[in-house]
Amino acid sequence: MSLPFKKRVVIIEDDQEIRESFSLIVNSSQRFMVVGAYGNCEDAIAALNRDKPEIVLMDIELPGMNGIKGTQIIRDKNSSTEIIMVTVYEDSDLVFEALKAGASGYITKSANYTELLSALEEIVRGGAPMSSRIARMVIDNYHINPNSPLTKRETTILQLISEGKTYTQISEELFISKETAKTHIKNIYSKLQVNSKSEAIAKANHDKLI
Amino acid sequence: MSLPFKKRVVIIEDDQEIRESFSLIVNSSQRFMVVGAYGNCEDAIAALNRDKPEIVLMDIELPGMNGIKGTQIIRDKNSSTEIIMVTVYEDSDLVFEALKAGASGYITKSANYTELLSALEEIVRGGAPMSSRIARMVIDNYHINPNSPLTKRETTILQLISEGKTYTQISEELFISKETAKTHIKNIYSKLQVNSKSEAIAKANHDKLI
DNA sequence: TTAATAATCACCCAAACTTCGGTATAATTA
DNA sequence: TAATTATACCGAAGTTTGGGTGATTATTAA
Repeated sequence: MSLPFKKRVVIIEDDQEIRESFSLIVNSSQRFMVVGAYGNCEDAIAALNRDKPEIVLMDIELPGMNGIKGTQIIRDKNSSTEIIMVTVYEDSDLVFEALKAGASGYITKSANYTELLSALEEIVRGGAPMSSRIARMVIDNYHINPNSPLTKRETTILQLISEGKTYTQISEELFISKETAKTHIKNIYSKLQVNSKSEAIAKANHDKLI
Repeated sequence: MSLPFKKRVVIIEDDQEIRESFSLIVNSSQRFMVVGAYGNCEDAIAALNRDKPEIVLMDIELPGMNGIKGTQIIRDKNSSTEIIMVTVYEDSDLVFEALKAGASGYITKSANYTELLSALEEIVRGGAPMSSRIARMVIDNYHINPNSPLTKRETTILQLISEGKTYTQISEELFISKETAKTHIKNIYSKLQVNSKSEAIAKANHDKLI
């Protein structure tokens, strides 16, 4: 445990009490130091070149720019900065938005001393700290819907459509005529209630059919 | 901690030594019991109605049917069965295949007494046990590529394409002419080296451009 | 500050592909 | 046996794509 430098941490959190409590906890550690604590993203982003944080603890709900947009901007400026979202809610859509924006961890505001520091340690170790519920939410998001209305053949064809294949390519790959492929696709569209390939792909991804 | 019944666990693992070692560990717990241990998926699936497992510990590399296909089939028969993959490799593609097939956890064969039991506990608690590396792999898989060759406008349009919108809908949504939308899309195709919407969506998803 | 580059917008035509609305038969499964 | 699934064909209407051309506004580099 002989780190020459402490990891630089920035906290972005509008609730002053939580901000100070988190600062105290982080600074109490041998391996981390708070180089900046802000009540909004705008100020934090303006100070980024000076602070040079390796890790950012980012609230999602913030006055002005929200934490998701802030995450995007910070990652855009320096993609090696690791961002941990700090939130009260474990709301599904927000989680995925934050992850897409570039967050690598997800903890709740109720995190205690140990939880906060072990999340930081986990990030340094190259992991992705998150609560049981978030982990499960993320994993479940990969699962394919077992209640698909499509037949096996239709699912195969939808898969090929999602890979960007044309009618001709699909028919060649499955050794069926182009007209048959067309029929299957018509049936897929009718079951999914869509009328184009890209709509079918959107629906398939949303409903986890492939 | 007064559970009236122990959770029913099935182990599918072709290495007899590991299978027996895992069985001993699971059976040593107050909360779990091994109701079946098999060297391949075929036998395990045939015994499913009798074993009625709540949790399956599944090896990926197996003689005959592999663990991913086995996961699909078991989940298909009873989607409330939780499956934990057990593997030597933390290979990227296999992880995602297993998750899509319906796995909810991912541990390595080197797992010791504590790791194995805490993975089982984590599953019961509704979580998703996985190693740091896997967690990070899964999270990174959500991140949008910051090195996109597309402009902001092109990315917006690609996003709309991926939602299944037509040229007309895109032009209306962005208050531009249909011809302009077309020009942007042509430029997107040329940058991504594709020639259709669905191919563009496939590439966008693969390269994490949206 | 100018020059160059990138981004955004707009239009035309022809070819290619997709979608819609039908019809119909074998094979498989419940 | 009835229902479902997978196969196959036709033609008309609609949408997308490819190959051009050109203008206006940022943005960046010299």
